[in-house]
Amino acid sequence: MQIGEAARRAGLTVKTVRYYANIGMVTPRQDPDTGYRDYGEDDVAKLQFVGKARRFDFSVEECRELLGLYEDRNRPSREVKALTLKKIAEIDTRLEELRSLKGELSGLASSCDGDHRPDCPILNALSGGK
Amino acid sequence: MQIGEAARRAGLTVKTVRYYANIGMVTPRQDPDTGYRDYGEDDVAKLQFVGKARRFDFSVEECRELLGLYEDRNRPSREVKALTLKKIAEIDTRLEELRSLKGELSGLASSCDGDHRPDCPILNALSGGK
DNA sequence: GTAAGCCTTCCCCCAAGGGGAAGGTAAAGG
DNA sequence: CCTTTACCTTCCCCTTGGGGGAAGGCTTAC
Repeated sequence: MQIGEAARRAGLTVKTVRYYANIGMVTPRQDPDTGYRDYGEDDVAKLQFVGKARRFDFSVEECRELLGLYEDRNRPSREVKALTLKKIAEIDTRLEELRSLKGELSGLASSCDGDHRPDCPILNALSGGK
Repeated sequence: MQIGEAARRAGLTVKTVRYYANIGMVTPRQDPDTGYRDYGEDDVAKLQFVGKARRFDFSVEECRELLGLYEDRNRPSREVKALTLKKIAEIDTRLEELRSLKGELSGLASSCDGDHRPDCPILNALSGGK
């Protein structure tokens, strides 16, 4: 099938699918007459796989790795789990950062009257010390 | 003072300080002889301000806005508070996304044995349905 | 004949700088 | 006086994950 339909079936944009072809992640056949990319069912499955992994915040490189594991019918599930646990750890780190940030900003916001007067503890905090 | 010392005092890299000068956020005088940027105490204060706001996850454009409010001695504190609350809301949204993501990934990870065998529920989930 | 709807490659754009080349300048040491 | 060292300058390419759009080619439908 052509790229447009493959993209629709995978829930991705044509640009994205073409990008994945360019970086060698999902490489369809090429019609020698038209030069059009020609996607098969297996390609669509890979596109869906990658799309879903991306939604799980795996980077494109990680998707490539997962795809490799997905293709290898003999790999130990250990490797996949390790990648997943690493991603969870990254998410945890980011969660902590954001929670801390939110705490500080909330403290500042609640100390600021937020009225018409110019005095603002938020700006004072930003300009103060380190 | 020269850019190196200004950067050190603001806790930023020289590259970053030069970047802020290029985009017109913190614009020092220029020594007509050497062509070197010449930072004053007020510039360093602005750099520190921006650096701190960046650490609070404000984008460069938001920093520019905050800096404008910081410079305007008459602006109502309401505006600053509004910006801060908006940022907090963004952080909340991201926190929710990450929490949800973590939940799904954790579910997958715990269902995967993670041993030498090839069967892997994580990959099955990624390749399955939508 | 031409308009619609596909497809192709090619190039520039985003954030927020990092890395490094090529070249100018100033102060210290021998 | 010469050289090394440590600054500084501009310039250009690199990063992530594509988006936007130009210019051109094709088939199909009206």
